Formats: sequence, C-alpha cells, structure tokens
Amino acid sequence: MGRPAEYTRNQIVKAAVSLFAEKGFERSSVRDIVTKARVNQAAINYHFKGKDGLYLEVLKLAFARLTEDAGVDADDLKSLSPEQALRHFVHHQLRPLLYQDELSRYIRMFAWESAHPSKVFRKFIATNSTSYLSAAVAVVRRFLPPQTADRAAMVAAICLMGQCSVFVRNRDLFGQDPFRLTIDEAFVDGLADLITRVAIGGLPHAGDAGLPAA
Amino acid sequence: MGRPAEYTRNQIVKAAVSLFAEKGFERSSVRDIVTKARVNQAAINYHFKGKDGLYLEVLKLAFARLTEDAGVDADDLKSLSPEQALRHFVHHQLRPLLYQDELSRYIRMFAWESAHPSKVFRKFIATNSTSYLSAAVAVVRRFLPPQTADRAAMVAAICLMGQCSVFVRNRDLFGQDPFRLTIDEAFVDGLADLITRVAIGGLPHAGDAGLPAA
DNA sequence: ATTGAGTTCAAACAATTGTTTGAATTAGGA
DNA sequence: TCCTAATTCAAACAATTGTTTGAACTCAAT
Repeated sequence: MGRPAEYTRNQIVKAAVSLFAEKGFERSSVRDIVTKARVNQAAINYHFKGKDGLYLEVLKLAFARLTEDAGVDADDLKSLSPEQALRHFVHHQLRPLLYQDELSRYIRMFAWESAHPSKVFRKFIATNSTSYLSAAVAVVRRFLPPQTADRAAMVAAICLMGQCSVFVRNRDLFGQDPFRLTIDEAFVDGLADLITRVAIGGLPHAGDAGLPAA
Repeated sequence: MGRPAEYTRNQIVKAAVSLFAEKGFERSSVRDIVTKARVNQAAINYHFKGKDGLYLEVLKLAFARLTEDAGVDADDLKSLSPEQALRHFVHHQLRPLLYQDELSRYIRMFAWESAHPSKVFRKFIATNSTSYLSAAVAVVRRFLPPQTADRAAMVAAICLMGQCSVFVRNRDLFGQDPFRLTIDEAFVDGLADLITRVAIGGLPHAGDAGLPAA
C-alpha cells in the first residue's frame, strides 16, 4: 500500500466542493482543484476516474447531506404549518448568502445546476428518482387546491426555487455597483419574507391558472 | 475595396445571436460561430476585434431592440392597468418558449446573463445606466406600497425575472424525462398566469417584508 | 494597367482544458 | 529482507480555446 489514499480523496473532495460551489462545475478546472487540494495532477483521475466521476461523488455527498437535513427533510417540514414550512424552506435555500459552511456550499452547487444543468447532474437525478425538487413540490403543494396536477405543482416549485437561486449564484455581484445590496442577516430575512409572502399571497390562486393537466 | 464587408458582418452577427441565445456566450466558440456564418476563422477578429467585441455589438443590438419593443417599453406599459402590464411583461419574458425569432433570441441571451453575467455584459450594463432591469422595476413598483425603497423594488423585480428565466434557459430540458412538460401556447399562457397571479396576490404584502431601506 | 486599401483565407500560435503515461515511491505481507 | 500492489509524481499528450500572421485576393480610383 502507498500513503493514506483516503486523505488524498478527502482533500480533493473538499477542494472540489469549495470550487464547484463558488463557480460551478464547468468553470472549475482540474488544475484549480488539485492545486487547492495540494495533491498531484493525476490524483483525480486515479481516485475518481476523471472530473465527471469526482463530480458524481460530490453530488452523492451533497444529495445525502441535503435530504437528511432539516431544511428540506419532508417529515420535518410536514410537522410545521404550511406558512412556517415555506418560510423555513426558502430561508434554507438562501442560506449560502449568509454562511459559507459545507451545507451552504452544497446548496450553492445545486443553484448553479438549476441555472444550466450539467450532463453529470442530469444523469444523476435521472437515477435518483426522488429529485431534489420533490421537497419544494411538497412545500408548495399545501398552498395549492387539492386537486392541482403534479405538473402544475412542479412548475410552481421551479418558480419558487428560481427566485432563490438567482441571489445565491450572484451573491457577490449584487453587492457591487449597479445593485449595491448589503447582504447581511437583515437582508436575507427580508428577502425570505418577500418570497414567502408573495408565494403565500399568490399560490392559492395559482390553481386557476389553467396549467395543462397531467 | 474587397467583397461586401457588411455582408460578412451581418452573417457573423446573425450566427452569433443564434448561438449565444441557444447556449450562452461562454459556451459558444468562435469556430462554431464562423462555421454557422460560413465565413473565415479570422473574420470575427478583423471585424469586431475579438469575441468580446462581437458580443458587445450583439448586446447593443439586443438592448436597442428590446427597449424599443412593446413588451418592455416603459410608456406602453404605463398605459395599461398594473395587472395588464405585469401580465404583458411576464408573457414577453416567456416569449422564447414559443417563438424562435430574433426578438426571442435576444430575450434568451439576457436569460443566460441573468444566470451568470459575463464580464462583457457587466461592463455593458455599467455604461448603460438604464439597465434592462428598470422595466421590471417599473412594472413591479405599481403593486408595492408607494414609499417602498428602490432597493426593495429591485429585489422584487429580480425575483420576478428569475422565475421567467429559469424556464427560458432550460426550455429543452423541461421537455425531457424527469419533467416531461409539453411547452405549447397553453402551457406558456398558464405559466404566465401563474407567475402573474402569484405576484399580484403577494406583492402588495411585500412592503411588510422589512427589506433594508435605501 | 497599376496602384493600394479593404477584405478574405489557410495556417499557425499560445494558452488552457481533461487525460494518460511510466517511472518513482511507499508501506504491508511473505 | 524482499516482493508486490497501491499510490504519488513530473511530464507529456490530445483536444479545444481565442487570437495572430502574412500572403492572396478583390475592386475602386488613378
């Protein structure tokens, strides 16, 4: 046996998560990752069979962490009132605006994917039947008329997440010149309130929208 | 003089708009553009001083076309009721889902930029003081309490456009497997209704959200 | 016909990407 | 101790990117 292989793997995964969250998968180069991880160039291919393999591994980690987490766990959300669950979910999606921990990085990775899904990601959610959207669908559903079609609920969920992910992806940008938003706790609370209130006020009427039935 | 230089320029611009709309600026290679335009490799650098220069030219065209257009023209929208103006604006943003004409391509280009603004785009909107967001701000404002801060209105506008651009960018994707949405006129009408109704129902309460004052 | 500026062209350049190679290490089992 | 398999490493590879080069070509004006 050679040196601690697990150490190298962990270093790579940690660096990859950090970079994928910051710039997305496509814009993160293998060389950037190995430099940040302080490992050799060829390590990624040796341990993960390529950049795609590494991403798949990272996606599995992120998905596992996110589904077991309180923010999107179906059971936890069901125990709250619809309004509380929605508020909770939205705030969870906005978490990367405030904290830069591991969980936030995972959420941010998914925010990049929601902008333009990579091939790896599409293959990943194709196999994981319980998509990362299902939590959002469950949250949204409770505001919709009971007989609302699955497809309509999914569309509403996509809208909801779309509003959050714009801010998560472009956090740095919105702090700058044409916008000059100060992104602190007060701002995120306000933003979460805005999205939540708009959804609460509007979703009950969404059923009338006449989205095509399933 | 040599051959019709204007012809070459037009060919390049046309091909570039098509590709930028389809995949975004970064993912469109110079070689793809010149191949589609049926011109020589070096033509882009000769006529536009590089890929960035071409994009800047295209952005100017798109911006001019979009601001003179009924869908986002401030005066046209003011002549409608707030609800009508909102519905009109949202439907306009969703136009690339139905039609693939020039106007739709411009809208789609901006949808890519709203996901992850390129350097060229950021420099462009920095000089064009009337950002392409201002129309959305004006539309949204009429639903907000009169004393609402500019910043809060902008945030609401970003949310509104975020909901539209997700679908515009990933049109093809949503037609496929995990989603299987049939994107026809009925769907787009329904989607526009959904977004509109949610906004109408919720925006009036957005003022309570306590977004940081300007 | 000749000039000369404007334009096209095939080819190469320089930089970056993900991946592969094959030798050099490392550590555990015989 | 020697052997073997796992791991690391520097280097190169092949493909793609945007850009530059310098000669060839076109056409209006002289």
